[in-house]
Amino acid sequence: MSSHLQLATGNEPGLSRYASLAQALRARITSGEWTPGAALPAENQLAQEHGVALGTMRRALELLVEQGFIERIHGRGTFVRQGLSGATMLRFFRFDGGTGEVPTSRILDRRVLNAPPAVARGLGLAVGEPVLRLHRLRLMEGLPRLLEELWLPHALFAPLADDDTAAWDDLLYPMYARRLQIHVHRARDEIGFSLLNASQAQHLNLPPGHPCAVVERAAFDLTGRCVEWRITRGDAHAFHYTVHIT
Amino acid sequence: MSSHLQLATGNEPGLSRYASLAQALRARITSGEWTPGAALPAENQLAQEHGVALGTMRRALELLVEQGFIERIHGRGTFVRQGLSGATMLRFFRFDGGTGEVPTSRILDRRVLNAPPAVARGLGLAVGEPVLRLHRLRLMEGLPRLLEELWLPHALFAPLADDDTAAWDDLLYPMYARRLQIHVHRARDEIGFSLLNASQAQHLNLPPGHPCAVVERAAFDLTGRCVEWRITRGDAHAFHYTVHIT
DNA sequence: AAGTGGTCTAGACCACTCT
DNA sequence: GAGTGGTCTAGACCACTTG
Repeated sequence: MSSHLQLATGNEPGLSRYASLAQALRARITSGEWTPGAALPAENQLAQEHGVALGTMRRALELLVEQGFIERIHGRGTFVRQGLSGATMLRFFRFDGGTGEVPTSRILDRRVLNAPPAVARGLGLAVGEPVLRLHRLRLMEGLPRLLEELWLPHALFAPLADDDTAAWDDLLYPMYARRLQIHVHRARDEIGFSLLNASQAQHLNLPPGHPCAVVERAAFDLTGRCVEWRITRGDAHAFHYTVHIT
Repeated sequence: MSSHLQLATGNEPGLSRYASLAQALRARITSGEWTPGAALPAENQLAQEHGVALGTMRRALELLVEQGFIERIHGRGTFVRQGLSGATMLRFFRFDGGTGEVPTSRILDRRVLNAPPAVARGLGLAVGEPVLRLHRLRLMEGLPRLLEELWLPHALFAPLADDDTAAWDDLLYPMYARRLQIHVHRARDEIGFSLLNASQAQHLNLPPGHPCAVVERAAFDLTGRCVEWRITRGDAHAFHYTVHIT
């Protein structure tokens, strides 16, 4: 009776027990068994279900917390994470006056197009698949500050192709979640620099050729699928960002 | 015999046992008892010394790993972390040609000055204290790419005020560690955009008024003391940086 | 072979939240 | 008070590194 389990490798090859447990739980989340906002079973029940000690299950859940899949609240429970918190573009820009408040949003253009190669690559679609393209201006205290170009897979965002854009929220991600059950879980922002062309400059009330910061964002849902591809431009002189290295 | 210890609060008020253990160990590191590169005692010995269970001590050590103070290597031991790994300025710039290699460094100017207010604030010194100011050009494949202005507390860096700068290393942090036992443990980089003045432009072979990315760095040692304040400028069109949000 | 950190267990008790 | 996650313990065994 010396052994029947308890190897560093559990059921998976080359993975610790808690790592493969985390993998299994992650699959139950991405498969939709537990949806964003929903509670997972209590840790001791999960441990019992999987036939592991409580400590091992806690290790697995810790991993999922690190990876941003779940959130644990002392006394309340364990929940699938809802959405991104700190994804605002304003953490890249500092405009005098408007501090803190949400910029108002104006949709300048909306159309359904066939995905050009660069966009298709970004969104993980085939070239030519239908996509929804938005041009959007964001204003603070009435002044135009950020100009955005967004590309969305039409298959997922069809309801946004026909309605009244004036009624849209100023923040898109909460609207995606509310109206389409699309939860942005992770994003990658690539920061670069460029000069405004004539049209961009006009929208931002700046002279053509004015330097601008460019943020290219790819946003992903829980399953790792890219759900939005966005380019944001704003006055380079308003750009600032702080990185901590350890 | 129901109790004599084992409260969530150990010896410190409002802190868990492992958190106050971590605090105590951190103090032994920052006080210099264990210096960068040195090995800590084995975890079971530490646990015994502090009269806690092994698991509790492991929790404390995990915290110190997260905070960047120590590094644990399976089978070898636990060590005070040496220096920063990913602090290179090149993670902010992409120049064609030179990929990966370390830029060569040329000291353009070196002098001892009295700290102006802005620098004194950055370095945590009193206004007027002596500081070493460097102007430094960094080249890749013979082309000037980055222009830097560095401010160092003279009290710590005196040996660098008189020697032959041509013999300096291309990378400063390893040189600080080797020659002065100053280990950069943490840094804060603030990114912005600006325009080159005439002198800066000349050094970088760019026209005056050309847009540039500006990185202001404050670098700290283990004790949290600011040991270097630096401004780096490079062609804005070569700037790029990627941020992941979760 | 000895010493190190990493994994896993089984169980007790504490702290927080909700009803 | 019942249910949740958080802390702590004591001990076994595994995996990696070095002599």
